[in-house]
Amino acid sequence: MKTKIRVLLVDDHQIIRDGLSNMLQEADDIEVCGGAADTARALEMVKKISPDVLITDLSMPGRSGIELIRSIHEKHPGINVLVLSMYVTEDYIFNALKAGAKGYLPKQDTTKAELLKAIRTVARGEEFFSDTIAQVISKLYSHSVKATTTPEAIARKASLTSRETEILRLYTEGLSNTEIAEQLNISIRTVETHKNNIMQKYNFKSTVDMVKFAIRNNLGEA
Amino acid sequence: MKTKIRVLLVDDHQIIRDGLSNMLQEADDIEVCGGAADTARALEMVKKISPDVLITDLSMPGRSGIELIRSIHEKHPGINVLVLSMYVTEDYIFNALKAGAKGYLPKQDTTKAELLKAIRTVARGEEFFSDTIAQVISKLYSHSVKATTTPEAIARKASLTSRETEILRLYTEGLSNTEIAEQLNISIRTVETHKNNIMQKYNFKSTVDMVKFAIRNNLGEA
DNA sequence: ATTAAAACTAAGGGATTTACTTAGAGATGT
DNA sequence: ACATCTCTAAGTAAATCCCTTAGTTTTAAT
Repeated sequence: MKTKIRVLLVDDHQIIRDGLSNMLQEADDIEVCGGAADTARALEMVKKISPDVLITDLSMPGRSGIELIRSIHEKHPGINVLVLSMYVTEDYIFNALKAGAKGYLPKQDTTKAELLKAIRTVARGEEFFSDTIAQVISKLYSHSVKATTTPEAIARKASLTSRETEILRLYTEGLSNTEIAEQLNISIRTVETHKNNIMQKYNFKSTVDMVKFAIRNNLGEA
Repeated sequence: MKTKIRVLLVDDHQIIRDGLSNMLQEADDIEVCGGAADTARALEMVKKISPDVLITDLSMPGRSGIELIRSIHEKHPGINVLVLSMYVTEDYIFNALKAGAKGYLPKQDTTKAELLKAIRTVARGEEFFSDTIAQVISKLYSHSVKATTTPEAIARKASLTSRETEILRLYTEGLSNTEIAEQLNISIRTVETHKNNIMQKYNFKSTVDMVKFAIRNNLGEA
């Protein structure tokens, strides 16, 4: 193997980037060509050094990892994205895949060997998922098959409008209905309606559930 | 230096343990003598191998890292605990110190060099804090100086009672006042009182703030 | 052992907010 | 042009908040 696989590491924790970097140095077919702590920096570096594989976390300051993946996928389709996240929930995995990620590994139980394998696999443009993730994905699929409505309908139903997203974000800030209404210059009742619609779309049974969901999906800070 | 500093790594992410382990191998005065993914395992290993330094994350499944630190500090006072956390908020730092941590490093901007320095420092029984953390700590102190009450009073004021913690956890589950009251077999008014006390202790301006705090402090799942 | 201080319990009562339903106006699309 | 989606909003009943007061029990201290 002549040319090494050039990897860019994106994670907001320096110590994790350093750790991974160290780890990957031992593989002689892989070369870490850079690291970034946030989405903006990552995009800059991608333009400059154009890596083969981008390994990224999902939860980061500023725009989320999902946005990063989407940008990369649109502007640099040749770069294969491998997600290394602490979250193994449906939302995260589903959104990462939808955004164009080629692989997904949990931080929890990914070994060095598995990481190397994953890098090599996605570098070839193939997909790689750990067992845990594969299980979640298959569950996602079986869900949409079982449902009476079409997958599109589910997607539509479960995706929020821009106004709803905006309001949801304000909820995660800890604002009350009244405060949100003031900020958006609309009636409290309208805010309430939007909230109800959000709750129904996702079958939340409480505001707290809604906020937790928003935090998991990077619509708000924990 | 004859005997190496024996380090036990506690973090629920295998890939991070591996990364740190790799990194520390390069220091010839430090030896990683084990790793654990949760509090229970960590305590087992501490008994068995009795390390010099325990490096731990704070957010972990099951009992929190804070509890781990407290146990170590009580049962094995000779073992110096170094916290490596993604959180740099007052609550976290304060509670870690109160539990007996000797050092605190943020995952965000800790370099390899700094980590090594921190390990060597706490191994001598001294304290080590990164600049960021030191700032937060000094702010904590200045706060308590300004306040009319004593530092102890503040500490007392800011720490929740077991009942309050229990109720806070139920809030993060998305339960309503009524549901919490039913589950604990107490009056709704009592639940309300506890909640008010929690909100006052931390000056939360909304339930959402309270729940976010609880999630940050691992009292509930995000 | 006596006292003081927290912790847990609970209620009153008015102000405010939220839950749930129903509904109209404007934009979008097919 | 017809259905659908989105954003808007109100009525009413139920829930929660806010602030205060207060009894009982547990815990810590002198």
